[in-house]
Amino acid sequence: MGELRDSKKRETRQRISDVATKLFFARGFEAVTIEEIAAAAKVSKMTVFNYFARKEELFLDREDEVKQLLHRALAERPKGQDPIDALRALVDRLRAEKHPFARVDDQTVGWWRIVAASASLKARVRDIGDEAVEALAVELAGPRADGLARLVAGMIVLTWRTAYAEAVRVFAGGGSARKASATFVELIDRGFAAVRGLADR
Amino acid sequence: MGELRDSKKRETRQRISDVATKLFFARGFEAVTIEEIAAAAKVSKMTVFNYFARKEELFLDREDEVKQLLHRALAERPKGQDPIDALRALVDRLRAEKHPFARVDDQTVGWWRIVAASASLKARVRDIGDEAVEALAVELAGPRADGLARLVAGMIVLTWRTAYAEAVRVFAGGGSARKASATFVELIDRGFAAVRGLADR
DNA sequence: CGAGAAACTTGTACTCGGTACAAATTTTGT
DNA sequence: ACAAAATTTGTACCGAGTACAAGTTTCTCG
Repeated sequence: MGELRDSKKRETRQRISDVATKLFFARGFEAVTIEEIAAAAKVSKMTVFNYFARKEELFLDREDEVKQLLHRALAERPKGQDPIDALRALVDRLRAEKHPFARVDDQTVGWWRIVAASASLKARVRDIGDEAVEALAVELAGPRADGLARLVAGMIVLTWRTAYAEAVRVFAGGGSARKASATFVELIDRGFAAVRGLADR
Repeated sequence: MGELRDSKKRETRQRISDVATKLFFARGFEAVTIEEIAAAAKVSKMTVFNYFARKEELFLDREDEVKQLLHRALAERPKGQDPIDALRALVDRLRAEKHPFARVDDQTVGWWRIVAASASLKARVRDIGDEAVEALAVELAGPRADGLARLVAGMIVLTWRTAYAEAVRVFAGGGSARKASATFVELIDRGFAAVRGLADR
């Protein structure tokens, strides 16, 4: 029932992605062309576009994971738990698991440096954030989410993004991983506290 | 001293901008090419790029105004006034002046519809917002702005953006201008209240 | 197994935003 | 009126992304 075909596709997709990642790390995002990636992956340019609709997806392939994590943290939270507490717990869980969304080390900073150097990657990251906001608003308030729900969702994502960016800044500026981590947690707590005040009433 | 040259330049720039705006309103942003704009303005494609570095600038030419307004509101505020109070006062001032950044009517909604229909325009709007956040953080905390300052600045801009977007949504969904305006103000007040809680301590 | 259908890949040719650069034109100061 | 400076233009180019038809591989089913 399409075993071989499927495995070949997965393999091809993975090969393209790997090759692209390696090239991007070596020379930056803008400096690598799709044609180069195609050649290095022994595939045609068209095939690259078959698997990845835009160039940015070759570097940002964890798009859905963001929404998944937020969704599951809320859906599977203990009965009666405040949504913001559930997200705060998610932060701790991801830190414990050394998940890249809640951790700053040489690898993630290297990754982030490449994003920061490319306008189109930065734009795409913001885009993913906006999608997460919308999804989160729906998660929090149902399909008829209102402005307040969107503001709450926006602040949660903003807090996460800002805390992460600040941790990267600290780490890249020579701070220890411990210090970067402390910065991350402190900003998360501050931001989430503000959101709690907003959601009440 | 270059009178004629300067006035010609201003005239040309204005003509290109006007022609582009008209075309964008008629057919949307993506559907209009730079070459068309150049032809309609009786100028070469290269000249268009001489005046506007990217296509998006042809539609979003109030970039600096955002930063200007924020800067002046803070710089010229009464001595001892809280920065957030100063920005809250700016909102009222802009509303009184019917400034498009704080007002929703047929014209501004038409303008937003075009932005919303174009991925690259939306990206550019977010970009401008991010620049405003950075500028605001510096404004609030000086050139050595820290994570908290950036979080505060981010929340202020997010609140404004969300309140505006929500007002547009209400208005475009058939709500009266009065109702849209009330939505705008309510979200601004909620968001700013949360920011006040964040900034203290 | 073999043949035709379905799925995937490829080449080609194209559009559009944007850049490089040198030639042509216009404006300016003298 | 003339040379220098600033502006505009044409031409040629690059890279992302699309359209489409033709080629190749894999699957399905008799």
